[in-house]
Amino acid sequence: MNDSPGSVADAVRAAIVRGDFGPNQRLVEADLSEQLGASRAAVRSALVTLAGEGLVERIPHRGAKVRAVSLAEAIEISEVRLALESLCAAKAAEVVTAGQRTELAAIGDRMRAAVAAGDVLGYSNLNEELHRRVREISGQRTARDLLERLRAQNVRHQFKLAMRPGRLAVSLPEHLAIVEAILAGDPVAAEEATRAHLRGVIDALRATVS
Amino acid sequence: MNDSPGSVADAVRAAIVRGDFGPNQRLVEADLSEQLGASRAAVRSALVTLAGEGLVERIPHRGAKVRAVSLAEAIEISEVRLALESLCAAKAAEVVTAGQRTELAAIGDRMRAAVAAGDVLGYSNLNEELHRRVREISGQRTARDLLERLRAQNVRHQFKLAMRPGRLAVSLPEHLAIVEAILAGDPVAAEEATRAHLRGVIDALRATVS
DNA sequence: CCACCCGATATTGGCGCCAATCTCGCGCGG
DNA sequence: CCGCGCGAGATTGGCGCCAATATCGGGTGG
Repeated sequence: MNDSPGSVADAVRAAIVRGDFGPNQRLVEADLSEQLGASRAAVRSALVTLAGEGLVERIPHRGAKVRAVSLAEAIEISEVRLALESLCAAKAAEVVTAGQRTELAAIGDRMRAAVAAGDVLGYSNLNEELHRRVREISGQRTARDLLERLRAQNVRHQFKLAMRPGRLAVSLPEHLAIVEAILAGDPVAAEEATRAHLRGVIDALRATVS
Repeated sequence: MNDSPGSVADAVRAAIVRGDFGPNQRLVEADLSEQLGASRAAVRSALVTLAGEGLVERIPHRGAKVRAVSLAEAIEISEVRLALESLCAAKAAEVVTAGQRTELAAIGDRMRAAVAAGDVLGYSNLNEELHRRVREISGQRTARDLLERLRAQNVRHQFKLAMRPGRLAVSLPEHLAIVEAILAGDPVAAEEATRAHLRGVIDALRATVS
């Protein structure tokens, strides 16, 4: 009722990212219309938007379903993330302010604490928070928007990866290296640390094949 | 009449890229509906799609207009292109087939001929064709789709850049270096040649400020 | 017994109307 | 003469209905 236009897209996107709607699940316009209390036209518009974001697939006269991203596609997405996040990290290292430095350092500390406590879920959230803050600090709006879309497509694989035993111990030092390089205001180190981190992610995804 | 669903988006996109619709031009749903012979709902859906692609801006209750991308945004887009096209070039060098090699070599030859003849327009088309083929050969669908969207946003700046006197002489050897590296099957050389080329593009865009 | 065809059902796509909202211009008052 | 408020026009947003199409099931014939 109090929905502003476009909020249906947000609601459905959140539901997909949250996992309420699983891969390949059909999204019937009438059902969503009732669940969200929105008109069918609004739902349709939202589905068009989400199709453009790569979160749902729409087949003419056959309806929409949430897109199931394959492992190969997850690797592709991670390759693009490597290229774009390293760019953002380098830019962030150049323009980071004092306040942002303390913020990043705090995230690093909380990551250490989460790993020490074995808090996988908390670490996963911090992981997302760190990457998001780096994107925002970089000021590269184009890259930021694209990366946010790719992240939404990849959350499921990302989450499965975080659940793998021993993953935290590998991931933590990589993230700390990124934080340290940005704190030092060293663009090339930040870029290389980010590249190394995402190479690790890609290798871990590849290892899933075997 | 014989429009398949989604073709309205293609028609409007083509019109924007072609320049029939200029930056900041208002896109009134009723007018487009009549021009294209499509229903207003179809036009609306197309505008939502194009808004997702960053080609038009939609403000609630205030209509849609074609997005005017600023010079700063054009530089951002080119930075992202640098990151993604270098990735595609490296991958293309790894998987290029014999048939694709001859095709790329032919494009290189035609570029040389166009520069020799002073054919700026023909060179601009070959430029687009070369970049597109490299993206396609790479097999990186995610990067390819993103790059195609970015290209559509940037055609105006790209075209203005191509018109600058002396630009061809600078651009040609950079493109030939990319072709040569891919023909040689050398991923790191292809990546570096592409980076160098797009650094040149970015520098040329920056020079527009002065 | 199996394969094919055909009809019932569910779902999307399209169209017209009406309400909500914004923009622009006119008139009023200071 | 200028600023402000208000109303008319234009445009988008939403809703209900109907047609077009795909899917699934049963029935029939070989």
